[in-house]
Amino acid sequence: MKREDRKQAIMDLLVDVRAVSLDDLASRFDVSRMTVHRDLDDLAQAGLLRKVRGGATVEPGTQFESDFRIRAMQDAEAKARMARAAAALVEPGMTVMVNDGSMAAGLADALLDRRPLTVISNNAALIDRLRDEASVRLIALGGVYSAKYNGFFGVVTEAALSRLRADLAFVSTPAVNDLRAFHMDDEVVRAKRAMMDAADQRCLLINHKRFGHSALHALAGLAEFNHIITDESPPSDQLARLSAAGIVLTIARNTA
Amino acid sequence: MKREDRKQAIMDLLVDVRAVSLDDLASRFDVSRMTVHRDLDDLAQAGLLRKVRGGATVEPGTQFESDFRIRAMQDAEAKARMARAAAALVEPGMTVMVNDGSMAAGLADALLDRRPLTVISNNAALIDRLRDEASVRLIALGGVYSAKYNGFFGVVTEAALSRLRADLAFVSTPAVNDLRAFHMDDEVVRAKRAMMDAADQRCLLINHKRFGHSALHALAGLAEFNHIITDESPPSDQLARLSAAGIVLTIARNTA
DNA sequence: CATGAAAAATGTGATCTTCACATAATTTCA
DNA sequence: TGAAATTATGTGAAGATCACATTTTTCATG
Repeated sequence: MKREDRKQAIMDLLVDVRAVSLDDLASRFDVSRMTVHRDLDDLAQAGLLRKVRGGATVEPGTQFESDFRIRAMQDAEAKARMARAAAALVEPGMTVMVNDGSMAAGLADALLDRRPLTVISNNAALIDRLRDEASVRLIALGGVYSAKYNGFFGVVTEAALSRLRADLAFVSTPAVNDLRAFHMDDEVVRAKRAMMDAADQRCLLINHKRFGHSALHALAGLAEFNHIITDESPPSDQLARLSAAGIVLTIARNTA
Repeated sequence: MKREDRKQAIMDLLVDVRAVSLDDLASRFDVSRMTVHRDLDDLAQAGLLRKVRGGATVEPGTQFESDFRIRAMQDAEAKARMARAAAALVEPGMTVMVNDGSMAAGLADALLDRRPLTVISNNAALIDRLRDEASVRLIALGGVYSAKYNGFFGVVTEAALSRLRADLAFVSTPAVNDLRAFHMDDEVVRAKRAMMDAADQRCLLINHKRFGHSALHALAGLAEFNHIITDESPPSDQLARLSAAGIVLTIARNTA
């Protein structure tokens, strides 16, 4: 049994029983306690469970609220690649905006190599991450907190953006189709849109799997972005359409 | 040697050496490792040092940046009393604003008894504390992050407040004199002022020791507050002046 | 498709941390 | 002042973490 399978099996167990002991897991999967510790550390890091002395638990209700934690764990390696490619667009001294559910914290790490910077964001994970970095001027966009997206949204957010300006905005999207980016949530679209309007240049971050998907609310045409970064080459039919329209993708390759 | 003296001695050591080992501390003060663990836990909890395996360290620069952490630790018991008295003014369903350096987190805890609530704040500790509380609608005021005050300030903050309204605003101050509240920092005054203007009722929180102190920037006259909460009775000369002006103090007594 | 180097996963034992409980010191207050 | 309550401290068992050694997997390339 592979490591990721075992982690998934641990999570499957936890939805039923709410608490498991470390010894139980070790004998069930026939691995050492150390290995179980490491698995639980990973899962706890991702916010999917909480380590307690002798085992792990999930709080009731975590299933719903941890959407963004689950997303943060998925494709972590691809996200790190994209984050490095994104950070390469940034020069020290610039002002950048970041609006991103599941990639913000990773992008924050990558941006640290480009300090000093001014960073503007409505993402709680990024704000936590950069708060104590002395050489980053951090501007939070306020707003109503959304547990689903782990960020701040609403008129307060949009009004704050209307008063600010940045050199570059990093925007992500879960769906691109017909040369347009989409999002399922109205309020998120408005925040992303306001951020795009407040920046001189715009960079779109998108997982290659999301090409060819649509969602209810249109965010922007791909031509509005100065850079589009993805982790792998999209399906060839999608790629053909993009290049026919003159859209250039930056693919963040493995050994960057 | 008493416990608090020993903790102070540990901190004194750390300003010189930046790192100490647990065993060293245990033999130096002739106490068990367990006792040193507990001391370090307390100090780490207060943010004054960081426990590491086998000892503790202070990051360079922590001396400057941890102002708010030190303030948060001081008079913790009195602050908890004031927080309970403040929370007593709140009814479930209300919208309250909190602008507070060192008392915000404690006030957040006290407010949990009055859920459901809408809480508006520019304080990072409070935002962290309330983020995952399902029955609290949390609205963050954005702004430029200040490491000194552990909160967000500036035009973004003030603009957000101009769009919001609350039933009650909790405002604290480090100085009250001649029936007026003061603060040493211009930007903090503007945020507090904006918050007061955005609320129907205003409650001032002040440590009794701060009566009779002034600071550069005037915040407001005491008559502008509907409630003034303090932890103990101020000096009698101050008290006389206050009652002569018809100002009523709420004193949060020990056994509340 | 072999193969060998690099990366990832796992195990081991020493060391450190935490917990629960027992005991001692201190404070509180009638 | 003296008993009760609170706070501080010690002890040993059980758990967690770390560094390092070993095994397994991955993957580019001959």
